Amino acid sequence: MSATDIDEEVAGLLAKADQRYTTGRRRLVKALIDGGKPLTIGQIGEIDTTLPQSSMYRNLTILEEVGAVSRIVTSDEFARYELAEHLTGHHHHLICNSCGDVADFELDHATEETLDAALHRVAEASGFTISEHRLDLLGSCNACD
Amino acid sequence: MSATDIDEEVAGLLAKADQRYTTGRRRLVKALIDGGKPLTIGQIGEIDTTLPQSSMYRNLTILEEVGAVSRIVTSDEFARYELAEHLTGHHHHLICNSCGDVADFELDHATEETLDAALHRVAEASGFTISEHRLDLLGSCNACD
DNA sequence: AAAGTAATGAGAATGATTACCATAACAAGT
DNA sequence: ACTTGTTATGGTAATCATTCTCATTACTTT
Repeated sequence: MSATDIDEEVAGLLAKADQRYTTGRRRLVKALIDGGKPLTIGQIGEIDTTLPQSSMYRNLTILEEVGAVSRIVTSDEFARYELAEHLTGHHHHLICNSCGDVADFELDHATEETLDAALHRVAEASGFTISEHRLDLLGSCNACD
Repeated sequence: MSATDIDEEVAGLLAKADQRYTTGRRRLVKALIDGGKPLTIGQIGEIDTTLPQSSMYRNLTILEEVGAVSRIVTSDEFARYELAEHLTGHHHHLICNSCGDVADFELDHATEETLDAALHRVAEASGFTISEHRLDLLGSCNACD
């Protein structure tokens, strides 16, 4: 999905929730696209230095409520934000235990399906209603080891 | 693994790190065993009302450093603690989006192996060194839907 | 252009977690 | 048992990411 497509998609999501697609929100989305991986508030602030912290927090929350962004918590003290999966495709995360950096990866189709089937069996058996699954790989990234 | 076995195992881990297995730490481990699922500081405090908050935090951190406990962060504002996987066996989490509760589940062997193989391929391809993987199911628990 | 509504941003408030530190418990040697 | 040195405890204060507040600014619509 191109940057323009994403932009339109986000615009639609905001509109549906009676929210404006303001300059600050556009810049936020752009930063997330450019970043290409889940970013902390600090990292977003480095990419776009015009964004005030309080506005970043507020608008990321709104973008999350609207379904355009998802907030991910790893193990360190910072939350990270990335575009929602329906904009970027289903994927998972490589989380580096030493520098905290997070990168995306995808699983091959076959494995993803096997996994999904197994998860549905588990959910069925325990009366749990699945909304999504989350798979992370923890370890040490290229730069760190 | 029985409660006594776990206790001995934890004792060994602490000893190896020149740490004492004090009463407070024993009570903490007991609470985690009794809880049977990842617990927040608040929940541990309810199970064992003699444990002061600051000691819970400090000792859980030590137990984590020693490898007896693992700290898990979901999406809500509270961290949760459970016994490390080598004491309880490899497992995953059902995370309820409405009440925040976390339960354990296991994947069948075959799926787990398929997954593991796929993850190693991914790690190989990206120069990432795996230390572990983490799989969560998000949705709504029995009690909530 | 005016009026009404929503968004902004600087700073204050919140709250889970951590750090401090005086006291208590423990271990080893005498 | 008694010192002495060392580690653990627990109440309280400090930290810091995140959230809230609110006066100002930017839209939108009539």
